[in-house]
Amino acid sequence: MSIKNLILHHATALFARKGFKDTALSEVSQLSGVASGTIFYHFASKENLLLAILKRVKEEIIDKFEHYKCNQKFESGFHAVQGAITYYLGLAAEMEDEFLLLHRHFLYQLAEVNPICRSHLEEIYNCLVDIIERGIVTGLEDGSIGPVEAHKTALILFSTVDGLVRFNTYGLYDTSMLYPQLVECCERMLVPQ
Amino acid sequence: MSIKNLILHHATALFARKGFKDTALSEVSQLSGVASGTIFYHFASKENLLLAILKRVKEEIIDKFEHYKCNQKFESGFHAVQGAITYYLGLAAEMEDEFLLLHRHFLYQLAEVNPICRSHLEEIYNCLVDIIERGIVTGLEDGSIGPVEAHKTALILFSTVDGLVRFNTYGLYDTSMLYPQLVECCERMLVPQ
DNA sequence: TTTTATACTGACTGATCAATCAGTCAATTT
DNA sequence: AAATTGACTGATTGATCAGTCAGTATAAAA
Repeated sequence: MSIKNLILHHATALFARKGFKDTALSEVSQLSGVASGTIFYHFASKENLLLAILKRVKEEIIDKFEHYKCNQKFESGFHAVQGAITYYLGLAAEMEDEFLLLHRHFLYQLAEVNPICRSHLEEIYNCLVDIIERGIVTGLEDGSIGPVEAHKTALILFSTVDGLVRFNTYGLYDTSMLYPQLVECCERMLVPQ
Repeated sequence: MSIKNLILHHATALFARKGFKDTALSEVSQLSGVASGTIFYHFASKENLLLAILKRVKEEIIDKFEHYKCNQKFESGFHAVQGAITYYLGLAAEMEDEFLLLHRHFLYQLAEVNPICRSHLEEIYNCLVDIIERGIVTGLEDGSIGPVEAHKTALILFSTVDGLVRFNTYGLYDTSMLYPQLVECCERMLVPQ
């Protein structure tokens, strides 16, 4: 791995687990096996390093979902929604640090004053909500989903799924045992009776 | 207001809006109109101030929900769940700083090493989930709610509601327009067909 | 060979901030 | 009146840390 990627990798883990302010760049440089100055040579500032990380996370998530969309065929819109939610839960487990980072407040504080940060975050969320919404629209057409407002329902579903993932990271409850229940709830919410 | 409460008040707002590490106690003392040493006279350390705030937030939330439980009578279990969710959304708007604080990661990091912090957080969440769960149990008895697992469904519902509140604080979407939709989703999820 | 550019180093600086503590002041107590 | 206590002050300290910069090493270009 290139030194730049090595720094990005370790900084992602530390920012996600310890927070932005609580992570000293000296920790990042030590873990990466480089001098502290190297970080500034590549990223100019701590904030810039965070933006580089976010850009990378965005590209990785969008890329994964692109591949997912291409390779999946579902028998109905409802099954597409179910598949998207399951895939999201799997991705959150696979990319633990990245999703933990996305649940940190400092990103949203930065987004208030930094349009680049804001647009990265919006792209990530739009991608995630969009997949659910597409499934719902398909379901409305093929009759596998009852009469609901596609976009709003997608946001609520996303909020539920993302809420469970975040709940897990809080370490108070283990919500992974709720995943089967989640699929049931989703079914009752969407499938016409 | 006593000086101790004044400090607690301003520290709550600053910790919630700016974060723990990003808030200098000099800001708190300035806003409160006291010398910086006064904070240490009353709270001994910054971490201790945070714990005092959390204790207070816990007591306030539990107290409010106690009053709510006493003064509400619902025609069915389902309506009780609906009422609890609506009340929660109202409370989150009324106690904006406190709920923002509860969505901050530093509390959960502290909870990992500090059992007092952990028990405060657990009491708060148990209180919130419990009200929903009680409604579901009542609904299962009176038939207003279909066959679901009470506790797990309560956790999922809570995750949805809390997810929407947190989504709002992120400032990317305005989720308040989703609240009516939320009630609908809740109805489809719970009411037997 | 000399020059230039690129990648990297690590000691240093200046700023910030939690925490300390000797001291002030007013209110009780003796 | 004198002594004691509790509430509060704010200058100071020591530690931490983002960011700087003069310097080194290596490789490619002239």
